[in-house]
Amino acid sequence: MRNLVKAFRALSCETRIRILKVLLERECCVCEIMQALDISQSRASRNLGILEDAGFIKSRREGLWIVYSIDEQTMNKYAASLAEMLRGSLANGEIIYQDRERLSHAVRIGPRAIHK
Amino acid sequence: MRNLVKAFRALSCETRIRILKVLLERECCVCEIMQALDISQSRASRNLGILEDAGFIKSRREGLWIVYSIDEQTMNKYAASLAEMLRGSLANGEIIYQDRERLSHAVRIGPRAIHK
DNA sequence: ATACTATATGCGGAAATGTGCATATAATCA
DNA sequence: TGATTATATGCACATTTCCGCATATAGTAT
Repeated sequence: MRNLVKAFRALSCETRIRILKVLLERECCVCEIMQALDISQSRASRNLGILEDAGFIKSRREGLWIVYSIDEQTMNKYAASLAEMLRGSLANGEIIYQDRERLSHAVRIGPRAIHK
Repeated sequence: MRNLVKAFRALSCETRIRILKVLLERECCVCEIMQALDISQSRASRNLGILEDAGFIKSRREGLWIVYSIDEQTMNKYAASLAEMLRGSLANGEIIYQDRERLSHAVRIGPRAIHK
């Protein structure tokens, strides 16, 4: 029950749904999430933390960046189900589309390659 | 997106998950929900209202009672998916078990039959 | 070493949430 | 009619949430 409530709570906020939709497309560092959603750094970081705590995503350090990605082996089976459900949802959502657009732009010109 | 967030928000609270699990067993009036979960009347009523607003359940008057039940033809397709997911979840949850126990007791001795 | 970059986090404030208590509403009963 | 029962709702309050701002931390570059 704990896990279930936590999973639902994590998705009860539009920002986090948008983040998860982006990460379902592609793993990202924080600054890519910021650019994709056009939000502040602390906002991105905190919401990523909440999604991670709920078991939706995991993070690894890669040089200067922290890369977030879907946690396929999550301990929270509810998170797994819900992420899978989200995969097929909001296919024609305007915001989601814009996020994807901004993401590909960020990736194209991104600072990502500089330090690799 | 609106509907999606609303559906998740509705389930981001243990009380409402418990209510939904009870209603997945059996349609109930408010006083049966109160007894099943052992909560106050206003608490039951308000949380039922939130679930109804999110598209999970519907209500009809039946004499003196308002009977709540799963809304099978809900406009919110996300609510439908999530309710279906919940149907198979928490099968061995302690609280859910107790709620079910209290519910059957309430139904057995319930005032439900008086006015029918 | 210093400077720089990416990320996390403490703090404060505005808003939203969940609840109990009391009261309003509505249907039924006598 | 008035009394009773079931439910909804206004109000107040404590708690939580979400965010921005500023700062701390950690890795990298020079």
